[in-house]
Amino acid sequence: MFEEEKQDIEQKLKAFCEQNELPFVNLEWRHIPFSGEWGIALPLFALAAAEDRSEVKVSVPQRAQELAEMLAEFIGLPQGFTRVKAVKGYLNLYFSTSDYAHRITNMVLSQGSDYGKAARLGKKTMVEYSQPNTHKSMHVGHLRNVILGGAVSNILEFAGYDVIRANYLGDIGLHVIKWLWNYEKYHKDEQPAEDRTRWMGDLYAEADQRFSDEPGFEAEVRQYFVRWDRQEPEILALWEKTRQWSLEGFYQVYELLGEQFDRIYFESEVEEAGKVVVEKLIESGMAVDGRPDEPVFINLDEILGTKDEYRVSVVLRSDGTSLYATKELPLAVMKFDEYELDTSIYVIDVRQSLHMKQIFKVLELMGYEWASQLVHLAYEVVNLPGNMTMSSRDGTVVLLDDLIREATQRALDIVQEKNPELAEDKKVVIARAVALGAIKYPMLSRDNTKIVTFDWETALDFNGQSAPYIQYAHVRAGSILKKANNELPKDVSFGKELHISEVNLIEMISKLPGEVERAARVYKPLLIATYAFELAKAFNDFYNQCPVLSAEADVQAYRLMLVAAAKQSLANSLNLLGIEAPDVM
RNA sequence: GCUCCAGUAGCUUAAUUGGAUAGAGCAAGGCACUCCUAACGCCUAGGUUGGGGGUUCGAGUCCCUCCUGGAGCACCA
Repeated sequence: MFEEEKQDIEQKLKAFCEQNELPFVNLEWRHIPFSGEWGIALPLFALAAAEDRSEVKVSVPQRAQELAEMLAEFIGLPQGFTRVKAVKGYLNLYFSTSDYAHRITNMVLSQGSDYGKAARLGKKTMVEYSQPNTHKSMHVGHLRNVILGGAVSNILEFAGYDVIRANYLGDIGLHVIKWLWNYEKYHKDEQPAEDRTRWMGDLYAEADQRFSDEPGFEAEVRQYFVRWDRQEPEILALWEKTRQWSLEGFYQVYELLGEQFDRIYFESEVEEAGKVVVEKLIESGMAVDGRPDEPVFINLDEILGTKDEYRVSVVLRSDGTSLYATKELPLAVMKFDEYELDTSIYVIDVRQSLHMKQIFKVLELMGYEWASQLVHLAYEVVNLPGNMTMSSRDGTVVLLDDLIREATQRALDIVQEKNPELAEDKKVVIARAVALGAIKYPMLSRDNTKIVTFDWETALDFNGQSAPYIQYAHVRAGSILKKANNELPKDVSFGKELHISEVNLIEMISKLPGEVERAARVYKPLLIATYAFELAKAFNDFYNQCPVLSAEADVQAYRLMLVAAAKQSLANSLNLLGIEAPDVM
């Protein structure tokens, strides 16, 4: 905005510098910290500092202020601004409040659910997230990944990227073999309980326990793995059947969370390709084949001449079975071949940073040009109070099902109390939307690099900085519009003297597109989560300060516009976070 | 030992990526319901941004160093 005006002023600045024999430096525009009116600011510290270096010693802040004052005098009042002022070394140019308000609300209302959305960039990016292991449970620790990946995908899409949402299921590997062998040995022909994910998870915990505690069990599992590798039909059949049990459970969870994937990769799908890649790596001399006693590995530090930076990557076990890295290499290639991607993002927790770094480096060394476009979006783990890690063995995991059920029940109690006349099924739908929002928000409202400590109290708190707070603002806005029969006046003008909370609300509404762009650039849903809360806060303040329905006709007219624009912005922000915006609650 | 991350109010945290007076929520104390949904709002209190140096007109943000906590470092993913 105001690009022409800025250029015009820059021209004048140049003339001003020449006229006063000042050195020329590049100055950057920024926004005036908002305090009731809008404007753009030009800091003059750089110019003052340049002068300080070249000539007489001056106090930079003082000189910057002098320059700002001189410049204010020099440029006069440019078109489109209401006043120009020198403040603390900045040249501030303020623009008309009512014009701006009018411009913003019209823009929001004409763009609707697309408000905040950027033009298409023509760039394809794949976001791989969730990556659950079959035959295990899904707990709150896994939730952060799904929610983060989903939100980042939404945000990138809104920022103009063509996004492909990918999932990569760990349907094979030692953990699966452990499960299968334990089933074969102790639970043969048992049918799963109704809650499949939980049942599978319980059996996994049992298998894992035996693996480390029961003498001989590990050896049996390893042997079973080799048999799996030989593709023995009974093992394959058992694997397919039990894998399906897991998948059914997962798809239920995704549906509940509102996640959908465009492409699901399976580890089993890339396992053979991985072994081919490993053979090539050995042939090319990059990988060292230490079999039968040692695994196949790549000594990256030795190849690159680095020290303790890339370490050693093991790409195939000594018994010839595949590892994580074995499968990751062909998968990356497959993704680029299949979709002609520009970038490929991996949402994986921070503990795998070294692994990701190694894989990216190996792909680079293999000569893939796109290797520089691989991004590991690392996030910290979810812990329990007292810095406890969730562990199925210790029985400390918080299962998704339990959490959602409990949160929904609490939300339902409140809906019951506030809206007893609603239909029962509608109450449940609302309660679920509120509960899921409450669960998702704390995982999105802190930085990716921060550990999230899960505790029931926070997860079930529907007050303060939380999704229900934001949803509630949306409901209130909708309620006003409903009482006005959902009719909006046509093109009204805003009053010259707006209330401070109206001005603040307009300011927050106007920030959405910029926040989307920022959030997409740094892969941080946190920015949208914070924004949504501040927008809701601004709306609640407006709601308390400025009556709409009882206001005089002309005031009511523009306030209705403002309410509608706020509601739209709230809905759009919540959608970006993967949180529903209910109409009643 | 090496590498990465975090350290901001009692607790959970934000800070437009180096800009103007470090903002919120929870918890605490006080106020406020004949008024569009009180899952709301207002006020009070709470800060040497882990310590110390440095760069800069300007540092929570960048550099160095130390302290504390966490994670990772050859066949689990």
